[in-house]
Amino acid sequence: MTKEKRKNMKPEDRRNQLLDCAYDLFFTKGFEDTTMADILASSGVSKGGFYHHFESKDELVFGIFVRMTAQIAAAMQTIVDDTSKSAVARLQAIYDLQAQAISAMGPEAVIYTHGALTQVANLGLQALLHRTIAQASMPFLTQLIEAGKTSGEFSVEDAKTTATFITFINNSYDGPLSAALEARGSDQEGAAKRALFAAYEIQFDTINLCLGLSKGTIKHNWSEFVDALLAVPRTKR
Amino acid sequence: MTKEKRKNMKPEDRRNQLLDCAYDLFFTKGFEDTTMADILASSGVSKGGFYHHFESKDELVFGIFVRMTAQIAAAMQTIVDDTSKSAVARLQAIYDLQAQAISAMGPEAVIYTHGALTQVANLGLQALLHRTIAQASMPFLTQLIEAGKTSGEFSVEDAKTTATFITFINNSYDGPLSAALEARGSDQEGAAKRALFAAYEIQFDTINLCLGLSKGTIKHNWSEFVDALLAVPRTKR
DNA sequence: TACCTTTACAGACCGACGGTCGGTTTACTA
DNA sequence: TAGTAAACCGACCGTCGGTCTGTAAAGGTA
Repeated sequence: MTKEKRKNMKPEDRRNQLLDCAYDLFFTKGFEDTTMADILASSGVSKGGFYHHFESKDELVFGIFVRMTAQIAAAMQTIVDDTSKSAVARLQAIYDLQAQAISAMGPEAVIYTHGALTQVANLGLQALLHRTIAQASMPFLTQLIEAGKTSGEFSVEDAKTTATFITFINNSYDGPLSAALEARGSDQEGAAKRALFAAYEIQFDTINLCLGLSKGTIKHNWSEFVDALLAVPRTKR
Repeated sequence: MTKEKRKNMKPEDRRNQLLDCAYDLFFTKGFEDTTMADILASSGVSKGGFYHHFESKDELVFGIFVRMTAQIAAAMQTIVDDTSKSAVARLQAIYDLQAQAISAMGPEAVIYTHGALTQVANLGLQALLHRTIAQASMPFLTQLIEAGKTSGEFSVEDAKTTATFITFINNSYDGPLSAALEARGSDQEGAAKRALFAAYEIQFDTINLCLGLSKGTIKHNWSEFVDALLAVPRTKR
C-alpha cells in the first residue's frame, strides 16, 4: 500500500470498484466477517470516500445483487425470446448457459466460491443469493413454460407453479455437490461422485416429469465439468 | 423490572432458561438484531451470569439447535422403529407428525415465526435451521426408505440419494407458503391459496414419484391447517 | 490567470455492540 | 460457624459500522 496521489474518479467507476472489492470479500470471508476496514483497505478508499457513494454496508450487498440480476435477466431474455427454437430447446439452452457461465469461472474459482458460500457464516448471503436469482429468473422460466404449454410440448397444469418448483430445485439443491467436493482425495471420492450424479439424475428426472416430458429429454451436460471440479486437488488452508 | 432477590439456579435450568429467551428473540427479531442486552433483560440475568454458562452469543444458536435436533430425532426414531406398520404408513406418519407439531404451535405463532424467519435479516438463521433439521432427519428417512425398498413397497435406485432429495424438498420449499401468507386479506388471497395447494400437489407428486409410488399414495393432510393459517387476519405492526 | 462552485475524498470521532475480569453472594458441607 | 466452590454481578475494554467537519480536486466563467 504505497502512498499514492489522490485520484478523483467518476462516481460510477468508484462505485463499481467498491462493489468489486466487496464482492470478493463477502464471498470469501462472508458478510459479517468482512469489516468496513477490510473493504477500505482493499480498495484504497477512505471512510468518507466510501460513505459518499454508499449509504451503508448493507447497500453493497444490494448493489452486488442488482448487477447480478441484470446479467441473469439479460441472458435469459435472449434465450427465451428466440422463438425460432422449440420450448424444449430453449429450456435446454438455459441449462447449457448455466454450465457455460460456471465453466467460464474456472474450476478453482467455482470450488472456492462454493466452499465459501457453504460456510455457516455465509449461509445468509447464500440464501439471499438464491432468492435473488430465483426472483430474476422466475419470470422468464414462467414465460417459457407457458410457451411450451400452448405449443403442446409441455404437459403442465399451471406454468407458474411449475416454474416456481423448478426454479427452487435448480437454485438450492447443492448439498450433494458440497458433499462430493468435501470428499475429494479421500477414499470416499468414488462413492461421493456416484452420489452426485445420482442426485443430478433424480433432479432432472423430476424436472422432466414436472413438465410432462419423457425421461432424459432435458439433461444436464455437466459431466465433464463436474469431472474437472472433482479433479482439482484439495487446497490446504 | 422490579428488583428481585437474587436466586441461584441449577446450571441446567439456567441454561435452558437462557436458551428459551434466546429462542424467542432470535426467531422474532433475528440473530444480529438481538443484542446481548435484550437477552439479559428478558432473562433477568447479568452479563457475568450469562457468560458463566455460555462462551458466546453464537453458542446460544448452537444450543438451541442441539435441543431441537434431539426432539426431532426422538420423534422420528419412534415412528421408524415401529416395524409393525408398512413403510408407506410410517412415512405418512412422519408427515402427519409434522402437521401435528406445527398445529400444536397454533396458527398465530406459526405465522409469526415463519414471517420472522423469512425476513432478510434472518435468512442465515433459517438456512442453518434447514440444514440442522435435514441432518437430524436424514438418517431416519434413509433407514425408512431402505426398509421400504427391501419390502418392495418403494421402487428406488438408491435410498440415500432419494432421502437426500426428499429431505431437501420437505425442508426448504416454503416459498409458496410465504406468498400465500403475504396475500392474506388482499384480493389476491384466493389465487395465492390455490397456488399454495398446487405447490403442495407438485411437491407430493414428486415425492411419490421418487419412491415409485402411484400418485396420491403419500399425501399431506394440511388442508384444514392451512385454512386456519390463512384465516388469521394480518396483524399490523 | 484568478475566482467560485461543486463534489469526491480524508480521517478524527461517536455510540453500540460482544465479550472480559475482578469481585461478591449464595448454597452446601463439615 | 467456618470454609469452599460455583453462580452471579456490573464496570470496563476493544472493535465495529456509521457520522461529521474539513480539504483537495475538477470544472466552469471572466
